[in-house]
Amino acid sequence: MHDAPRSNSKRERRQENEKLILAAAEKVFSEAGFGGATMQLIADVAGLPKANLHYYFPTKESLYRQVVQRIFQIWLQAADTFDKAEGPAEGIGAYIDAKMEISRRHPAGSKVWASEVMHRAPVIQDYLETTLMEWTEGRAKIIDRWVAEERMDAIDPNHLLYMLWATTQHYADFGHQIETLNGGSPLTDDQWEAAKTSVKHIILRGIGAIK
Amino acid sequence: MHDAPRSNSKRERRQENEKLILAAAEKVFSEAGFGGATMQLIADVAGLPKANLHYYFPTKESLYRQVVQRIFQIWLQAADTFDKAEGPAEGIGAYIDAKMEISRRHPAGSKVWASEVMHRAPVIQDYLETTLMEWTEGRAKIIDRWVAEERMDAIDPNHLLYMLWATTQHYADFGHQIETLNGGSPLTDDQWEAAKTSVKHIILRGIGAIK
DNA sequence: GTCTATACACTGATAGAC
DNA sequence: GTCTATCAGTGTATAGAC
Repeated sequence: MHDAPRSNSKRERRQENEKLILAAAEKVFSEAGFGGATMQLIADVAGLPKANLHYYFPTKESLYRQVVQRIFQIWLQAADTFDKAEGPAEGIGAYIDAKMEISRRHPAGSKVWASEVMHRAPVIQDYLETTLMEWTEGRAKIIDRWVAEERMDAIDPNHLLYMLWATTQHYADFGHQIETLNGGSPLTDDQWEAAKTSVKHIILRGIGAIK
Repeated sequence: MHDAPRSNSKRERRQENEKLILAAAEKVFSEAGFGGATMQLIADVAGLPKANLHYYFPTKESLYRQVVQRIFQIWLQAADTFDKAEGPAEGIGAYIDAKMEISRRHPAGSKVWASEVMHRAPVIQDYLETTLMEWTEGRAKIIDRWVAEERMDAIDPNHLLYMLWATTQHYADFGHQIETLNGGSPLTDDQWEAAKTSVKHIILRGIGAIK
């Protein structure tokens, strides 16, 4: 499996192993939950002895915390589309596209985040109260401005944001249910496009950003 | 705590205890996940010795399975509004109201379901493939008929249903995040009404069911 | 830095007195 | 039916050889 030629530099070796462990951990945490995941299984998936995990990450929780942080960063980057946009149709449309693409490419990360929040965010509550709170308030102001400029209906910004998060992340978090209802097959490229189109149509039309 | 006068009948006693255990289990499973939940903690919450749980429910998994089934039944009942409705605005509007109310009253149940599906439904996959599949196909036909009758836009029924589930259940599954962004307080009655209004406005207008 | 062996705590489940 | 005591198995984490 992992017999590609490895770098000799200690620093690079460390980075490689950490990346390997984080990828394995994201997968295992997403499939089994924090409590159900075991360091042994993560080690097996990463192709390393269990003790090495404790060398790179002192505890199970510290490893978990880094996994959650990574996803949060990815989502924050998708927010750029929001700020640069000239109006709601463009900005929110691009945000939906970006979040849907993340659901498709990083479903495991999305699940880990969902699980963490569902369990009352025991590990990343500080992020919710600081970074996420500030981000949300900033985006709410933009939406309020669009409303004031009569470029969309008078919608409560927070409930609109919740709907955007809920709808896009549903395709990752409940991907297994969607796959089952799709006859047991993952969504094809065309079906993903149809999903994006449906979501954008309903929401952009629903807030009065397009006709 | 649980010192209310107990019925003497064995059958009633059994029902009482099972109900007590199921309520405690729903709470603990929702807060800790299947792997993180312990029979000891469920017993403590229920106010019973741990061994009694194994008397009523032979294994941890059998107890968990019953918890998941209960939530599923509650959701199925909310579907009645869909069938009896005369058109999309009425039917889908009532469905949103019903699902939002369930999110408010049974957040723990919703979380247990979400967690189960996120982990690829190891315990209730059969339900997804039979009951849920049939339910979805039936509702999709109703939506297709409404589209054919030009009472709403030509929306893909499945993606519309996913959006309905995602949006309404988000208020239960991500309730902690919403509470945090609400300044640490649970949504008030008025805020719940505002949530319902926003969701109905966006979706009903988004699918062209109202002006 | 890596890995084997192991310490120590805890979990699900059960036996058996009441 | 109820509950105490306990077992066998597994989990996280670490000590120490290499």
